Amino acid sequence: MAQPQIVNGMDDSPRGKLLSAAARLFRARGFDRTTVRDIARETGIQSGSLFHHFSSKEDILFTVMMEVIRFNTARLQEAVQGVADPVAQLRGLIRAELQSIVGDTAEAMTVLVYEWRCLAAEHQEQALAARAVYERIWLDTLHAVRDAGGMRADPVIVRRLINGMTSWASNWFDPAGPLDIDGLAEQILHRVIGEPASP
Amino acid sequence: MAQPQIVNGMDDSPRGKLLSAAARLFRARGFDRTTVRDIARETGIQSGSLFHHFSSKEDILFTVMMEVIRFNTARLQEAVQGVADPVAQLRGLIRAELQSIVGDTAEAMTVLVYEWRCLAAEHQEQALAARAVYERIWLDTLHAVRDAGGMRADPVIVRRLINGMTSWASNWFDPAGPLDIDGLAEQILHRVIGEPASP
Amino acid sequence: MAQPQIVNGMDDSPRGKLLSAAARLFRARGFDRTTVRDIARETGIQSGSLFHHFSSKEDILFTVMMEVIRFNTARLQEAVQGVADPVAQLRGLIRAELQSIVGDTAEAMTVLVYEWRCLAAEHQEQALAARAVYERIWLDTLHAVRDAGGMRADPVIVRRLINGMTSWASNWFDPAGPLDIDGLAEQILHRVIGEPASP
Amino acid sequence: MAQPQIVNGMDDSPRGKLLSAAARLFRARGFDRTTVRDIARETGIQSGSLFHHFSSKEDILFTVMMEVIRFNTARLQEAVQGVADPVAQLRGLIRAELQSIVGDTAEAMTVLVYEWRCLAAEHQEQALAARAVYERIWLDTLHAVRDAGGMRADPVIVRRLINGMTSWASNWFDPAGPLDIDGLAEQILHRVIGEPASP
DNA sequence: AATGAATGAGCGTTCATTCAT
DNA sequence: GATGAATGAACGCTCATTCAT
Repeated sequence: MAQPQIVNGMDDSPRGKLLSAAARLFRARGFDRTTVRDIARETGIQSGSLFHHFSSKEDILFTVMMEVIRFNTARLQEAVQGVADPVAQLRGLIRAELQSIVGDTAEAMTVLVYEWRCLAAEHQEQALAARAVYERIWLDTLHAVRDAGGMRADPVIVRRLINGMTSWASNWFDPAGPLDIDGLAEQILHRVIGEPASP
Repeated sequence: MAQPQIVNGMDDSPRGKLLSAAARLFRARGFDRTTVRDIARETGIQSGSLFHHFSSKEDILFTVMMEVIRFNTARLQEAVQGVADPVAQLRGLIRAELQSIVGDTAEAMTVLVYEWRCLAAEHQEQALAARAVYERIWLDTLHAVRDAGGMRADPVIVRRLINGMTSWASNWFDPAGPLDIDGLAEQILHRVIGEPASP
Repeated sequence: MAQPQIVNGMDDSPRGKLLSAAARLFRARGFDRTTVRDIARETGIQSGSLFHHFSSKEDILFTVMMEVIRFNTARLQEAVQGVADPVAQLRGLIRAELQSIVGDTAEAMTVLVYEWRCLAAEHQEQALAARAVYERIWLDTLHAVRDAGGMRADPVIVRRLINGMTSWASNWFDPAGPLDIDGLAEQILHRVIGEPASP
Repeated sequence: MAQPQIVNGMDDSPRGKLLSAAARLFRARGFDRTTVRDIARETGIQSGSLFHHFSSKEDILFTVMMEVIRFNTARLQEAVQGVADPVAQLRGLIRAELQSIVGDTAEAMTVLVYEWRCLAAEHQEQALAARAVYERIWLDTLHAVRDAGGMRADPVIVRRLINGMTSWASNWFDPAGPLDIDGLAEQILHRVIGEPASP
């Protein structure tokens, strides 16, 4: 049922297992309804041992969020690297973001959206700074698409609409359903650059 | 700062004041981080008295959600009633949903999305049933738009993409900014039926 | 075994019973080794109920200390009021302080000395300010004794020596032993003004 | 700032450094508020290694106390050895005890007084037995003073009053202040044998 | 001897809920 | 209806101690 977590820090070490279990539980129950005993039990350790790896429950949340932001920023960068055509870049970004949200990092990404306010204020700031790098990539590509005549709308607004479409997919998208991630990406792309003329 | 709550049940009665305060607090802090004492204090009663009006804290959440679903379903119905043109209907629905999400019922709508998992299972079922009526209106209109040739995509998918765009607006839309609700609605409409040829 | 606590706030109310029990336990085991469950059990309430009366365990300690400081300051004032002879005043002060330390407020006074560092910094400040009133009375009387020729030593030093003698009594004085409080007071007085010529 | 610890066992060995650090920390924070990790960190070892030197945290406390009792008993013996005049002996004892309490062994002596109840019962017994040797020296000298006509009061009571005056000095005496240890010793001596006639 | 991850009982505190008044 | 003291289970977290390496 759970997607395997492929984020770098979530390996087989106790710390990695803790992060994976936490991401899964935070998503399933929410941060506040997940107890440190739950996380420890899932990881096969005692609750006190958890605090050898993280200074607090909130620190686990912060680490999950930072890891997933960094991992997906790297994925975004790979998606545009070496791609010349702005529309092809945009397609790559949409696919990458969907992959984040409904694919391999689905749990951590959902946590990022839904448990944001459980982060301490100073951690919010740090996460926001990391997130800004991610958004920069999007805006650069969207500007390129517009400059190339692929769309007329304001890139900032368009980014937000795309973000809504991709984020919301976590609420309904079924990877086992008839529509796969690339198909959904194409649908979203059409909302931005219009549908191609029918065959 | 807080939007006035105009949902029917949120009137000047103790019960109504309790619901308004709860919606505001649930949005600001989350359900789990809002205590019944917080809600009672904001309403000017003692925490014990709250249980004369609601059987539990979760019951307050459920009531907030049901009220906002019903209120906005009625708003949706008004938006399509007597409108013949499917595209005009769709514009009305988008405006109505945006009004729900970033306008007068913003708090309760945000709670509906973010605190869903705090609902007891049987309450989730009831709320889902009420929500189905709401979604029926959307799908009927989207089918009409497609049948009239206004778009080619699958209405079910399109509805989900629209829902994402409108819901996400709660995270960024600023009613005091340069873009008003109708302007944003137009942007979203263009994602569905394409942009008009430029002037 | 336990001395009855006669400090004003330590009455039959839940709050008063809590303070008495806390003073007794803090003395017997120390603040850190006394749990809130211990205090609650002794008072016949549940541990959670304790926090309706005090905001924290440390708040109980602070309250015990402030009550005993104020109570014994009042006792000191009574001891000198209307007494003209400085030596008689001094005798009254010594008796009063001994009464505090080994008599009716023995537990709270011992706690005041031994658990001082368990007070939060801002509470230490407040307690110190209250204590200053107490010490003022002592110094006024000791100055009077010196000015009247009753002793030659520095009143500040003498006060500290007396304070040591009285405080230390909590470690050895047995009210059931051959020496009563007044007898001990006389011994201490002689350390200050010298022993009378033998009969 | 910290006085150098000169007690025999507190040398440069890991064990000695552990004892010194423990004495300092126990005084500064109290036994219960000092963690074995604190002690280990100050000594430059890991917390687990501490248990190669002491069987428990309480064992460290016990060792600190026993070392300081033995060290200061030896100092007391030196102070009276070869001194014929009982008053001179008494002066030596007072100076020696003050040196213990506010001088080179200040930290361990304060711990001895304030953390007594943190000792296990059987360790209290052993420490009490060692302390009895110390007190014997005091009583022998005080009896000699009385027999020589230097005072009239009961030696047992006088010892307790002196003990109070010296112990309490840890709360106020400032070695950098105008009064030095010998000056304070003289003040205490005068409380016992009376002040000399003024010049 | 030294390490440091792991333990697990126990801590102070919170808070939805109850109920006598 | 309203009160507010009381409940008690559950929480995040601490820390002396153990032990495989």
